[in-house]
Amino acid sequence: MPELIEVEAYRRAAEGVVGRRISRVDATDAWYLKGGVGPGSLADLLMGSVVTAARRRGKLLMLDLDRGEVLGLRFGMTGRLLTAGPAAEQVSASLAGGRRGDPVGRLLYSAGSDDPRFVRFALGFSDASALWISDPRRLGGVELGPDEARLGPDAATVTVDELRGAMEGGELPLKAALMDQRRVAGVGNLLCDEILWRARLSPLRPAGSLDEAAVEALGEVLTATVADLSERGGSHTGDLQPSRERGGRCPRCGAALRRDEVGGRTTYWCPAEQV
DNA sequence: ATTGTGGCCTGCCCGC
DNA sequence: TGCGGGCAGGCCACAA
Repeated sequence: MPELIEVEAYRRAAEGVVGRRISRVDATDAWYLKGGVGPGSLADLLMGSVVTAARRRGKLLMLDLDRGEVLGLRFGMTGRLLTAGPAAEQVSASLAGGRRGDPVGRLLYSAGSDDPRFVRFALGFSDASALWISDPRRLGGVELGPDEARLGPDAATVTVDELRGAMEGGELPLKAALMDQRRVAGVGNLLCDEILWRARLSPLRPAGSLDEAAVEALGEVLTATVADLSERGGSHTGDLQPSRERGGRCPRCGAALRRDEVGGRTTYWCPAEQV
């Protein structure tokens, strides 16, 4: 996915439909609907509702509806939120240089997602604006009443106290802890490698081994990195990113980067600096 | 209970 | 040039 940074851009795009009434629901891809709700019943529930807020927690985007329901949108690795009509005007106004209706621009690993056959879910509104998810790999999903309590504090605003709690857990590798959405919500693979590289912390190190000073330092790097990469324009704009390939070298010290699998994800890190 | 694996899909890039 | 395998920003349901 889209990590927290991209989903935040989607959230801003979705603010364009706040106050609009849903007049069309295209949820024909039953596989994309999670939580046991079917296409027909979901359409019945949503039709006529007004979106009252667009919220985000981690990588989960939520549309609050005036009848009390919450519509949760997840994007997997290749999902994108697109908008058209009055909503798109607001998006292009708020994101300089962004293409109309496309808040993030070309997404890594998701080329070709403009293809209409990749549209997995769409909402139409009474003012003729629209919002839809394009997701070639179908890794995302739409859910009614997502369980927000299963997500930890948002990584963009996590406090040191919260992070200290999230890092409890003995031998669990630091990277696995940071990417566990129940502990901290929003950190994906690229962002995680960048944060640990900036913090000079090994991804393999047990999360529980961080002392108070290390937790504080990690918290500062974490929030600063999210802010920095948000400003640059995405999770893939980190300083480590160009070196995240076989044979890559540390941008700071030039040491050969290690490529390991940690927490089930490919991890690049500098064995000379990250301890 | 935790940890590992497969699955969902498409597209790109590499090596043969 | 063509083709096949590996790999990709996520996360869920299973099995062990």
